[in-house]
Amino acid sequence: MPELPEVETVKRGLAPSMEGRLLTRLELRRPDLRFPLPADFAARVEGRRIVSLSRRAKYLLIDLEDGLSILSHLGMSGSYRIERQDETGLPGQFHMARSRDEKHDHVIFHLDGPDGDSARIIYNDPRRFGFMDLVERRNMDQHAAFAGLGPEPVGNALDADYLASRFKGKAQPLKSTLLDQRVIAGLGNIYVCEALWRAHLSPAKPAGALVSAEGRPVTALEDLTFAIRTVIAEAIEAGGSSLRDHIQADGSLGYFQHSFNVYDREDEPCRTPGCHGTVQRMTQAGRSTFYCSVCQV
DNA sequence: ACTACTCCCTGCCAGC
DNA sequence: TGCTGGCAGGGAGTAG
Repeated sequence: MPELPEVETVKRGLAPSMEGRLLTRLELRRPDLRFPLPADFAARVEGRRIVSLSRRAKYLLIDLEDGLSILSHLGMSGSYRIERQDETGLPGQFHMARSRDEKHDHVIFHLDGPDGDSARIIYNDPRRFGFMDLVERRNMDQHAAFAGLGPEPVGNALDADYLASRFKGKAQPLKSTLLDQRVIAGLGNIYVCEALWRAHLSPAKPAGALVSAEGRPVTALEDLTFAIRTVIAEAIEAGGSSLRDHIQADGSLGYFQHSFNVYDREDEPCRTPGCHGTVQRMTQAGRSTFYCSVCQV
């Protein structure tokens, strides 16, 4: 589920329940996720205060006092949910209904607030493609997860000139090039499909075809850059506006239904105004690509 | 250096 | 009703 906008929404949803609180206990219900959890994980973080939540690419960062951060990647199926202390104030009572796949609750953050109110933040991940690590913030860029990572799609670093420099000479299809986190950080299968649809570009087109002989971006690359930035910005906006309802629903964060224009719409009509095409599906690099063969060229 | 493919894990759904 | 195969929003590792 989680691409950059979903992780950003999770961060915003968790922040009010985590920032400023004391991490009293880290409950590890198994020794590993996708990879082994860091050595002495609980001992290194327990008793520290959470100063802020941040995000880089698809990584959620729980920044602790004293310069240490917990790095959390949600993989394909990771999600967080919040369990607050019961409003009645009974100690140890939580009003959340138990999730039916509680067996996949792998990591539980026990938090104390300034007024003694407590909360639990629960990481659930059925497929265990997610992982966590500990990193000193001053060494953040050297961490394997961040070394070589491309720019954020909504930051100032992403523009058509940058993409031209990365696309130049590439025979690789646009689809797999945009999925490469070293080119742009945070795009996943859904938003790559959506961005290419918006820019009316074929996912199979070689990335290098969007660069002139002089290394300059052609118009289509300007369009693609704009499409990437807007599709991500709008998804973050949509996630934010759905956040309140979503937490109210069941305390979970990270699963909210957006409406997509091409993703998972095989055989349905293309939504490009005036286009009478039908959404197609093909496999590229082992992943499904959804596109309109009429207006994406 | 590029590019393509496989695999990690569990759940779900369509089709038989 | 069960079973089976295919597929899932990520990314690391490996092999050409």
